[in-house]
Amino acid sequence: MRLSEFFLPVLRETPNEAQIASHRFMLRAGMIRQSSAGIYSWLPLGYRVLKKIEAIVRDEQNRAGAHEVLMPTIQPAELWRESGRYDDYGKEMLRIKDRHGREMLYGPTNEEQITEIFRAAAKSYRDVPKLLYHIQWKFRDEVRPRFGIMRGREFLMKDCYSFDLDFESSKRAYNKMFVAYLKTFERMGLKAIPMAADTGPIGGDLSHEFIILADTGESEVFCHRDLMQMAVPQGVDYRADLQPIVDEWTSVYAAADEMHDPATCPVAEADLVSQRGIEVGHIFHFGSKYSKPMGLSVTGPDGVDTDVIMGSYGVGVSRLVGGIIEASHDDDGIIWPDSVAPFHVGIVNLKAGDADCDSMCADLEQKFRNAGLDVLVDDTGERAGAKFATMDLIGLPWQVVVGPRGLKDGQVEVKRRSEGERMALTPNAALDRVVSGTMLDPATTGLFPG
RNA sequence: CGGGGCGUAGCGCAGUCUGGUAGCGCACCGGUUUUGGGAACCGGUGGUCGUUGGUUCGAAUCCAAUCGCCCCGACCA
Repeated sequence: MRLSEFFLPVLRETPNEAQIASHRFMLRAGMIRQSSAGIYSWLPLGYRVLKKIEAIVRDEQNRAGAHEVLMPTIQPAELWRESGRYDDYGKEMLRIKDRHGREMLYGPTNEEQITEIFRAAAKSYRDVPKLLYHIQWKFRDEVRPRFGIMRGREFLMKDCYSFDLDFESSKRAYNKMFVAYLKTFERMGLKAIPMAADTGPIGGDLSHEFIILADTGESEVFCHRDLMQMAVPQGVDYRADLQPIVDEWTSVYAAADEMHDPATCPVAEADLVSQRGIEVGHIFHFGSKYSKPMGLSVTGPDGVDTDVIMGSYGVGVSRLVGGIIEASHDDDGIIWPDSVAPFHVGIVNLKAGDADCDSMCADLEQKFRNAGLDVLVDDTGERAGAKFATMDLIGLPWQVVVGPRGLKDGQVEVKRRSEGERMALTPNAALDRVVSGTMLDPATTGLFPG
């Protein structure tokens, strides 16, 4: 991709409304633009990241055995009357009327919708267990949207729903999602802490929040230091018993500040870690909360009808874009993890128009692309300083600087964004260094061909 | 929903107190010299000062209403 042909409206100065790092950098790097309070447009750079995060979330859901559907953003009020939430949900729900005066709403979540779909299809105990998810825009009319994309009113969420015959089976679904979440966040370069949580308005009695650690996070979490070291399981067989993994992760103390009481905390002070974090996922087991009022039951092997046991499992996909930036940036800009970087490498042509520089850049671009990397070539006429500043701002993991000075000695320069120093290498060595140093994620490579 | 703040050019701001018809930096356009960490100079383009109403000979400035946005708190993926 050539920068001269791309749409990357970077801002040199920070818009007045942006207070936190992720919001500032997302605006400055031309990733998003605000439409109204808590509602944003995604520009090409931001959209690439959003799509890559979505792809990783999707991949882990699929691995865990969930099946993707796509439900509408607009739902009929009757559905929500069935569950009793039409009145309970309050002003956060955006209610609208269609031309016939029929009451509709812009979905803040989809329990009712999925329950309706499933109850129409599932009649027998043989129809469960099932896991269905979708990745769809939600709208919650927050009183106070803030922090840019982190707490918008419109946001992209992955929500998965489980359907089981009994608690034991439902617990297995819960465990699948628990483990899938550990893996999802790790793939994005994040340290996520699962924490026992209040069940909130969705209700139920088994619930965990997943908090990613970031110094600028909005809530404080306390946990045993062992949790920081704990390794995310690799090569998980989702058909196997996952209870030991969940037990391992939940046996260690972790609590949000409202749940944490220093007086009763079982962890010795020396072992207690206090960190700021951002909630990016939440899983609930809620039993028959929706199936019972909405009449979702199946006939058991004994011929007796029984309420289907459900759970729901959310990931804030758009919030993760901000969350990753909060967890990974410096004064100059964003530092993307390889898996979600909008481009893996940025080639800076210091003298666009110079035949040698141009052809070296074109050659490198082609070779990087052949290796499966996404490449952005700055072929604009900007001055060197401005190009470097832009590259640092948009945070591509690698920068390759091609200039007449280096080319004279047959060299280009390679900079790892996270480390900062530049090293002079031959073009082939640079290629090697970058390609071998990039962890390509199977779910996000090739997502943006060309 | 309680408390606070702000709306003046694409972005950052001054001007408002004390009314006299809008300015600075960056960006943008043209030119010259430059060119390896956000160049310098010269010359330009761009704003019904959020909106509506009022006071006044005259309103960015005073008054009223209204809309929008941000921050702190309570609430949330």
